[in-house]
Amino acid sequence: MEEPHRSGCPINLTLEVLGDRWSLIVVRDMMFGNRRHFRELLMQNEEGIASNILADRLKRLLAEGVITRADDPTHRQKAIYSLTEKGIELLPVFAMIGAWGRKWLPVTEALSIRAELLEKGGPQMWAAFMEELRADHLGAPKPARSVRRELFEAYRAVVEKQAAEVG
Amino acid sequence: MEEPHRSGCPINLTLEVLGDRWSLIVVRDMMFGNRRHFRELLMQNEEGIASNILADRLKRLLAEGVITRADDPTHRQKAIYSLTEKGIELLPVFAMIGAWGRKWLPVTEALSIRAELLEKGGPQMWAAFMEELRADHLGAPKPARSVRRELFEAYRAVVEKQAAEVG
DNA sequence: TAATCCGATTTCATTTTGCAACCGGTTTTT
DNA sequence: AAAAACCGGTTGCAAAATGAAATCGGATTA
Repeated sequence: MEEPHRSGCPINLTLEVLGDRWSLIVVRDMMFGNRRHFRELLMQNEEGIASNILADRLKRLLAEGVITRADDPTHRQKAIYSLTEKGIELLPVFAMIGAWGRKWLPVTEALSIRAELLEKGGPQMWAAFMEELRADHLGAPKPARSVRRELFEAYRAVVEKQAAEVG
Repeated sequence: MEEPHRSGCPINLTLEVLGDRWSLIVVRDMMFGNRRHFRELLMQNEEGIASNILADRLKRLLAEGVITRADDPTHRQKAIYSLTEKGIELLPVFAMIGAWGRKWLPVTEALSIRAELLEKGGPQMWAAFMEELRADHLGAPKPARSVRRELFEAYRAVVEKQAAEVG
């Protein structure tokens, strides 16, 4: 028997699940970067997450029902991580955090263009993105619009513009 | 010389500032509970924050510009903590986190009624609350509507209803 | 057959957390 | 005037979390 929770406040309970420096980073990479395998999450992570931390966070997110884990049929050793509906519905939280960070913290242009689009797109764009995530992660029908592609293309455009400026 | 940031991503930078189990709890208590003094934040905190943790978080939030600290003219030893505009604009983040936590985590009715009202009130209610916070913390003119009172009265009603049920 | 890739685990040093006791000074109560 | 309560913290210490680097046994690819 251990104490279950510090309090029944929704803010507190959310912090108990996601209140650390890495959990939301992992979910972000799955959601916006479409990383589905351990190695992808490890090697392509912008902040340099360590493998033991990643393993621990995946385990926790799994236990909390934010993600699921399945065997990859194409590779006996590969695991595919997917967002649950609970995880997908973190999108509005990301949108708000992204908007706040973009306004108040020293973000870089390339890494904040997605947050800018998501803020300007509003709840309608969030809903479209969540539909897409349900298709990718939960097997729902694929919507025509791909918000993920829109976000990625905008990111790529910034990166290319900056490469041209330097080179 | 130390590495300044893990990356320029707005999500990451926000987590570097607020990504732990206590920082947002402190801001929440200032914002929704109107706690302005160290002892209030310490003694009335629902989750039982320790005094050294509270002191550390206040110091960090101060350094990050989320709150300010001033002497209390009525008591030579008292300090008054206030939210900055940067802190006040965390309200939409709280609204979204609260909505997510309320939907997916084992919240209690009393401690989640505020989140429910804030979710149903939408951006218009958030704006009204932020105006009130600017009055209380930044000396802006006092608006007629008091969202804080609305939230507190709803909370009190739930507590009283439950006391009646038990007694 | 050799190299690479797979999701982790292990080891160990450092940092953070949490609890409890305590501090010097101020204000209030008796 | 003396005692009690209150003020914003600090200190000491044990336990837990974090982070970097090396490593693991098995699976797949070249």
